[in-house]
Amino acid sequence: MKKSKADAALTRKRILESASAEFRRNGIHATGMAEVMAAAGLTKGGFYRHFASKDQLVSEACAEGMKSIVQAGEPPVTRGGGPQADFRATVEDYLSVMHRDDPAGGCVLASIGSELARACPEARRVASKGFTDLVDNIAEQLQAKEPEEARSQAVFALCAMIGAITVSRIVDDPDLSATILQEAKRHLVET
Amino acid sequence: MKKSKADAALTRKRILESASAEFRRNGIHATGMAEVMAAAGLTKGGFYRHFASKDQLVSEACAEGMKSIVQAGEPPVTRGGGPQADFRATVEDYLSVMHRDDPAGGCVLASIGSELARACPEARRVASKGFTDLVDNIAEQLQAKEPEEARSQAVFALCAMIGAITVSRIVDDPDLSATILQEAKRHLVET
DNA sequence: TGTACATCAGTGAACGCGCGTTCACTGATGTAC
DNA sequence: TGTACATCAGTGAACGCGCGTTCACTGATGTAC
Repeated sequence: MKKSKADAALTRKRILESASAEFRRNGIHATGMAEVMAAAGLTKGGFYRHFASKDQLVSEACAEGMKSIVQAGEPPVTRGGGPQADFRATVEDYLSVMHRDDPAGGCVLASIGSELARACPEARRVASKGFTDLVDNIAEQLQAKEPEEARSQAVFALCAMIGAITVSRIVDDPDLSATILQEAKRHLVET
Repeated sequence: MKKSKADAALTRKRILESASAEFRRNGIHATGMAEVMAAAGLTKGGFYRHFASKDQLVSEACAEGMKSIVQAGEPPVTRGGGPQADFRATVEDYLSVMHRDDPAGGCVLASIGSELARACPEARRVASKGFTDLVDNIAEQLQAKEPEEARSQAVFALCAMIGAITVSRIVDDPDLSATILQEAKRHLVET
């Protein structure tokens, strides 16, 4: 049953991607190892050939999840229209109904935020790194301002977006949920 | 061992308060019934004389937790200085280091936000009600503006505060955590 | 290049444990007469 | 007001279940000669 090194590396990546999606979809505590492994097309026994513990998986899956959304907002991916238009696009993507309705593919800080605050030190380290990376991306889109002001505004904008998506997912009134996203967009792009 | 009706009502209240604090401290999934009952000074067997299920406890504990912070911000409690000073005080209280470091006594939407998004319908209903109640409180403090504008600004301010506290608890760099709270305060009271 | 053997990715059963929930039991409370 | 009995809050043991983790085993891969 042994696979080649290349195959094993692919398997590890597959587990990581499944874990990243499942944690974001159902939460960290509510997601079991068996569930993650099944989502990767494997049985649970094989997990410990690739990771030392669930905590390690959480940390790496969190890093994986952050990486994908950080990369999506990096300079090479900017659209025409200059930084300011990029900022507007970032806000509109983040606060879109699509993002709200796809936690499994969205921002880790919004989908498992309150669980991350109690996660193992390594997961918190990774999440902090992800947060500052995102802030850097956004600050670059606000480069019209003084660098320091751009960064402080980016910190605020990202926190506000994380809060808005989180609340828009809690609320059970669809109209209120949509309003929350709309208001957050309006306040952030008018700033 | 039977207690009087008055005693039983007090016990029920005690369970609710313990649950509300424990859920906010450790998260919903990570908190067991035995833990809640022990925190209330009881053994777990007696739980089902007061509640039908953990889900019901979550919903009622959530309502209990929201009630206390909604009441803390209601008009009778306003300080001198008029609405605008009240808004500033609300923001400074919510974004205080004290609130950040006391999830068990703080806002439910921040401490278990991402878990609430996946909670049972009744808990989400209760959380939604809590959110709109808080928005109403804040909007009243912004009454200088048009009512509609006050409300929309209150929605945004509350989301931003929830996001800021959540992130300030995730981040493992104390300086960054403090900066997040400071920046959020600055942006919200300057608006 | 061909053969013999060590490696190790993945399987599936099993581990102890704590979960949410149920239940027989207790004894003080509240009620009926 | 006093007595007999039903109620039911709280206990502590037990339920089945799924958790994270371990382990003996398998067989294809990679290595040594």
